[in-house]
Amino acid sequence: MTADADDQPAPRKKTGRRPGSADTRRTVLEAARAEFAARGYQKASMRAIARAAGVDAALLHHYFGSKDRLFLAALEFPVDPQLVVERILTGDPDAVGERVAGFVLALWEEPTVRDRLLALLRTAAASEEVAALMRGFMVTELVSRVADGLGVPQPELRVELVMSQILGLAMARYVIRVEPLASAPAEELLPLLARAVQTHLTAG
Amino acid sequence: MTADADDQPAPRKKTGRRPGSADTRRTVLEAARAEFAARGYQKASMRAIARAAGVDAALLHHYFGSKDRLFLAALEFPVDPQLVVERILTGDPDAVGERVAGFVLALWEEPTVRDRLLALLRTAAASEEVAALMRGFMVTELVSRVADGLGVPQPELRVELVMSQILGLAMARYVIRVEPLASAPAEELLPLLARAVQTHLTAG
DNA sequence: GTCTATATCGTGATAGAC
DNA sequence: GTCTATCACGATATAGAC
Repeated sequence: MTADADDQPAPRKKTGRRPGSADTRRTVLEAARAEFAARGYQKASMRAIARAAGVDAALLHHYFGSKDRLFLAALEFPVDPQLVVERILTGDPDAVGERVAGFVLALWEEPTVRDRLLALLRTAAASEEVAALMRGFMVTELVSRVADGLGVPQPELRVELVMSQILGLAMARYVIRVEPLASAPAEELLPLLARAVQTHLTAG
Repeated sequence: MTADADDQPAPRKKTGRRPGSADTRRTVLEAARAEFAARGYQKASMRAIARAAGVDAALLHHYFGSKDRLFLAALEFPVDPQLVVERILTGDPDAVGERVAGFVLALWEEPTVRDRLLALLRTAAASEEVAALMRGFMVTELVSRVADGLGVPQPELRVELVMSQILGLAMARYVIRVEPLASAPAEELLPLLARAVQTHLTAG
């Protein structure tokens, strides 16, 4: 769920003409991420992804076999949740909300990560299978680990309320795009999100 | 956006055999709500709705003309937002979070309302048009009205953070269905949601 | 490797018989 | 009013030429 299985280790030019040669795979994956992020799994068509990548639609099947497999390949999670959880739990307990908010907001500022998360979010809303994937990831990778490190009652419920706040922020800011929230800089949101997270996790 | 345009005022039997006679319209709308709620606009098919309602697919077009119009008919918002906002803003300012949480949780407990909101949420995640509808509704019906009644700095941002918490709670509880949040009774969530809302709206 | 052409399917919508 | 039959379209996926 973490490693990237790319072929060419050397980072070659990523934009420009595509002279029938190599590293189209990376280009296809980027185009796929953008399409899946913008439209969700179902509305994103293989043809449109191929068009955006500047290649033929049949190539996508040649590389990835099916639309499902391309979706999974485009979504490889770019961070190790275990490390993140450890880094968030160590330090002043009164600043855990700030660490969570800082990490989350920084994550969503990264364009390619944002695309992956948006694709996941949009698709989970419409697909029971992807929703189940997300549910499993949340509970085994996040909830159980964070809940163990908190010394409060009902830790699972608290962690899930934090996740719900984060999910909803993503929905309102990046999917619904309601103003002024959508255009507010991350630094302005950080203390507000941090306070909400801290309240959920450690308040009375 | 509020009134219901049903024909037969007499509430006849709503389940049972369908002997080719009347009030199929209501049955179709209920089936449509369930399908749109479960799958979102795009994945819900007219044929599946017709099958669930026990009628022919052509009848749906005969009644509603198009899938869009059926979707809109199935979504008629069941409450008057202006009244809700007024009721929430009157009273002890320190209990506004509790009033918001109580109203929201009660709303989602109502099965037919839940279906409408789920259909809206699922579809907004995948459709830019529906997302724009939701954005417009939020800002003109909710944000502007509530923000005027608060005596705090950055009232719009605060209200939108509250909406994001509510959106995310719906996502986590009803779409992702992560436990224990999904099965927690509303009474257990009420104080937790109320505290978060209150913090967003009135904290330092 | 890359493309053209096509098979197969499910969709929304319509026409028209009864 | 309700059904059968069908149209037009766009999708994924595949076969096969170059």
